[in-house]
Formats: sequence, structure tokens, C-alpha cells
Amino acid sequence: MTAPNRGRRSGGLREGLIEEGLRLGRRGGVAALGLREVTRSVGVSANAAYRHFADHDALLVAVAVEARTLLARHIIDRMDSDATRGGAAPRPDQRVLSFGLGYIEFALNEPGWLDLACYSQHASSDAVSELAGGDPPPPPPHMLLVAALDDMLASGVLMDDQRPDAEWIIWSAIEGFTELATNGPLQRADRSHLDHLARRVLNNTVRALTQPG
Amino acid sequence: MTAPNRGRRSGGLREGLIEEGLRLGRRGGVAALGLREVTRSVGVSANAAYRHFADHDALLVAVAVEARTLLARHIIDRMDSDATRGGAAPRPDQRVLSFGLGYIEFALNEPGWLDLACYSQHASSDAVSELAGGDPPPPPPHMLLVAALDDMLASGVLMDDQRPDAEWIIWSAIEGFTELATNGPLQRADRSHLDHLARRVLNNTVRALTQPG
DNA sequence: TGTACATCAGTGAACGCGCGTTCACTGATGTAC
DNA sequence: TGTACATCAGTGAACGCGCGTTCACTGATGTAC
Repeated sequence: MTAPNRGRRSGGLREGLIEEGLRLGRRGGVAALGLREVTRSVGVSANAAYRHFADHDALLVAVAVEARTLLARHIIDRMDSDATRGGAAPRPDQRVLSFGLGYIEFALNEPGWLDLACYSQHASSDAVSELAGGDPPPPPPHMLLVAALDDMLASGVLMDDQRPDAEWIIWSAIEGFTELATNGPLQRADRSHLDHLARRVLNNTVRALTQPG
Repeated sequence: MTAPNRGRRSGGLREGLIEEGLRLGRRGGVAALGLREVTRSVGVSANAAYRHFADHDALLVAVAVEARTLLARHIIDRMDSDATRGGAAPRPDQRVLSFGLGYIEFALNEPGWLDLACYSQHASSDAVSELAGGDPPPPPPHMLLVAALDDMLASGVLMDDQRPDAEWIIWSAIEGFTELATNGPLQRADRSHLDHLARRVLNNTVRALTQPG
């Protein structure tokens, strides 16, 4: 056995940096992901990152994409478990509700990761799809919502004339509530109240969409 | 006439710094308000700011409060002009709608200032009220919404059991739409589409509140 | 009216920090003969 | 199996930047006598 490996790592440094970025970003969001900070945390020279990423932003994007995948997975899980809990096939508007509740749940539990997930939309879709290696990533959250709304339309719960732009109506309520609860005036509200409020916000929004006025 | 004034200014430097902060923040939001940047723009040494503000953050807060006042004034104007346009006394839910439209209009026209206005909520209310000098500032936007909802309640348009937390439902829709339209996926949508969408988001939200489900 | 003096809003230089990035390098690894 | 060599993922030092903040200072202003 000679001196400890110098210049060679066992695992892939690229994966290590992304993982560490996720760990740091969990507490501090994008702001916590300085290039020096991440490399320092991994125990490697700042310079080493340049072997795997073009620059600081490329590292950020890679971590952000990972965070977005976590978000999407969480939403899918929530939609699935809400669906099976109901027993029979769930009403299609319930899926939209589950989407919203899943998104908000993730935002409240992991505000740092949500921050990262949102950063990924700054990236060009080229940069993002270039990163896709291994198994195909889950669809971005937005696609899940669109699909759920299309289901509502197909099953007649949503009127034809209400479908266009419906995703932006739902999305506004979700995004806005998330903002109020994580960075806004509801920051210090307790969790049970927030859960109650989230349901009301979503119910209110979805209901209005299904009752043509 | 001797050498140009050195060490003495004609106008108040404090006001000058705030004004310049507003000018810079209009384009770049809070991020554009470095202490050095603001003092440099005014044409004064960085150090001079410390004669008027405890530190960088105190300057930020002062500018942010000013921006919030601009926001509140814009909303009030919009509510007033919508009210008088109608001729007779407007329906009370129209005022909530006007509030939302005013907020969103300001956000789309002046995203930098909105960013600043939101920063003011980071400040402790002590720091904010300390700043109040001269004429009393307009009520913070949040108070305007609460008042409009109370009017809806008083006139019977809003049911008793729907009033609690109604402001957070409305606020979520407004805040979320604003986020989508200024930093999110609707960033590049054209203005007329955004105006149309804003109306739909708000109508949808307010309507659901007045139709007990 | 003139003089001495305290006040205090400015000045320029410097400090220390952490950042992203670039440089020349080293040394373990894998390969060709 | 042994040797020479190319590759390339790491290293440590340094660059240049802009930041917020502190220091010792200067000089115009207002006031007291």
C-alpha cells in the first residue's frame, strides 16, 4: 500500500458534487451552492469541479435538475397514494387536488430543494436534456398538472371552455400559497393551520373551475 | 466663491440615497442595491452612507418601504378609478377584484419595485415605523385587501363561514400569478394575454368564495 | 463685527473576506510493445 | 512479465474582482463671546 490516492478518486466526483450540492441546498437553497463551498464540503480542491462541469452555473443546473426530479417524484407518490386510498377509481378532480397538495407538502417540508427545483427553469432545455443519463427522469411537475387537467376534461368534469389556461389558474394558487407559507407573511403559521389552509385554497380554486359561472 | 462645497451637501443625502436606490432598484430589484453601487451613483463616497444609515440593510429597508408605498398607492388608485368608472356604488367584490388587478398591474409594470416592496417585509415592524416621517404612509397592501373583504362580509356578498382566511386565498392567487408572470413560465407571454389571464385567475378565485359549495 | 471653537457631514485609503476562475504542476492509471 | 509512455483527474497557489465596513482625516458651518 502506497500513499493515499492522489489525483484519483474511487467514486465519480461528478456524482459526489451533485449529491453534496443537494445536501447543502436542502438547508440553504441555491444561495448555499457556491462552487468553493460544494467542493470544500466534498473535500476536494475548488479546481477539481472544472473537470466535470463547464463552470459554476453548470453545477447549479445539474443539482437543480436533481431537485426537480425529487419534487416530481414526491408529487407522483402523493397522487398515487391518494388514488389508491380512495379504493375505487378516484374522481379526476381529486388528482388535481393531490397534485397541489403534493407540491405544497414538498415545498413546506423541503423549501431549500424547492428553491433549487425552481432554479432549473432558468436553464435552457438543451442544458437540461444533455444531463439526462441513465433512467429517464420523471416528467417535470408542470406536465403532471396538464395531464391531470386533461383527464378532467376527458371525463367531463371540466367544461371545454374552461380547459384553456386552467393550468395557470391552478398553478397560481399553488405557487402563491407556497410563497406566502415559505417566505411570506404565513412563514410563522403552524403546520396544521397551513395544511388546512392549503386544502381550502386548492378546493376553492378547483371548485370554481368545475362550476361554470 | 471658494472651492466647491466639500463635506456639505445642498439637499439631504439621506433622501438622495433613497431616491437613487429606487431608481436603481427599478431595473434590478434588491440585488441592484449594493451600498457601493448606490453611493457611487449618487456621486458620493461609499462611506458617506454611514452618516445616515446604520448599515447596508438599513438603507435597503428604507428604499423597500418607499417601494411598498408606491405599490400601495398604485393599488389605491386602481381601486378608486375602477369604483368611479362604474358610476353608482360598485359591488363590494369588485373592490377585491380591483385590488388584485392593481397589484398585478404594478408587478408587471414594475417588477423591480415589487421585488423591493416584498423585501420590506423582512424588516421588523419597528424598523419600518421608525422610518415614518412626514405624512402618514398609505396602509400596507395587505390591509387594503382585508378591508375590502370585510366590506364584502358586511354587505352580505361573502358568507360568514367563508370570511376567515379569505385574504390568504385571494393573496395566493395574486402572488402566484405574479410569480408565474414575472419570473416563471409565463415570463415571455405577451401582455394582452397576461391581462386576460389575470382577470380569469381573479374572477375564478373571488367567484368561488362567494358561491358556497 | 470679529474671533475662537465645537460640530459633523463629508473624504480617500485600506482591511479582510469570499467568490469564480486560471495557471502550471503531479502522480496514479491503463495501454502498447 | 516488464518497461516506456500517454492520459487525465486531481493539486496548491495565485489572480482579479467587488463587496461591506472601518480608520484617521478635513474643512465648511453655526454658535458663543
